Amino acid sequence: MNPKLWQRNTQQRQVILEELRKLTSHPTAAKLCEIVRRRLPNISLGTVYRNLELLSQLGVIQKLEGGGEARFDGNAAQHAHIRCLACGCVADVLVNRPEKYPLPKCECGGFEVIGHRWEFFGLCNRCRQKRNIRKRYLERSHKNA
Amino acid sequence: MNPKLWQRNTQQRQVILEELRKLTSHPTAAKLCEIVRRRLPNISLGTVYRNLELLSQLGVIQKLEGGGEARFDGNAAQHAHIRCLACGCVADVLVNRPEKYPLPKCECGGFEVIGHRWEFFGLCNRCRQKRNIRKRYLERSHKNA
DNA sequence: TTGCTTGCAAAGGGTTTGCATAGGA
DNA sequence: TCCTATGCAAACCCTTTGCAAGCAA
Repeated sequence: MNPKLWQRNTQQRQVILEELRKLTSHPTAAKLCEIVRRRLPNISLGTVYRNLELLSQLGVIQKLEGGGEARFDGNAAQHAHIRCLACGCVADVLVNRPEKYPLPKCECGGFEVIGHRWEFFGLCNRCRQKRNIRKRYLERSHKNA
Repeated sequence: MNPKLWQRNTQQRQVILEELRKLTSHPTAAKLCEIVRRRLPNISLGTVYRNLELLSQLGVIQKLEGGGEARFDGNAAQHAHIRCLACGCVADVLVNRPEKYPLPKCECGGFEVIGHRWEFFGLCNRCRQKRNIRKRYLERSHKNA
């Protein structure tokens, strides 16, 4: 990244980026603020929002919107994500043979296409287990009834 | 769609769905409420939100999140969308040779994949023209300065 | 010294929710 | 009649913003 793209290289901005890049959990702004506060106890949520917005505008990080709260990814490289419909958590998706999936030729009714995003949605491991436990419980109560 | 999936087939619900299906503009909840009020002047925004949420849960319509306000599409069939980064408007995308782009095999770290969404972003015709007008204006002022 | 950035807190704005009433089955 | 859905308005919650003070360059 080019440090000249912003005016001041503040400690807050550095720590926010460093901590985000350590994570693979695609945290929300609030969660990242909590983590950054271990190093900078006085940082405010507003500052975290301002910097995450700036960094994502610069293309240094990715902002993942949709499905509730925004989440952030310290890896700016183009890659797909999957979001859990139950708890909202986000994980990276490794597409097999991605060379088979170039940006398709498309008709976009006068739009100038700048980018694209491929998002999956489903149920994460933990939520699927919860659902199965619930199902088994309901089946059992039904039999006993 | 199966009317039994809900409990009451109210006039509000019918009109919301009818009006949404007439549109290709992917309206926001507020915009659709405005349109529905031509036929049901007393309908409340809360009712519109409740029904749009219900219908999208049932898979009768699509809810398009990300990039600000949610927008809704009366066409529930799987298809790609493009959103204008400047004004937020949404249009359908016609992917050429979609058979070349089946759901890819992927590793999703324990997720159960339920669906996917392919979203493009860019600038719509109108915003692009505005931008060009602005650019020409700035160039001209620069020359004159 | 300059003026961008921060912390704080309040405002904003889309969406959800509680409650009494209306109305579909 | 029964119980879901509505209208209204307040509450919610994530995010943005105004302002005085702080601090990088």
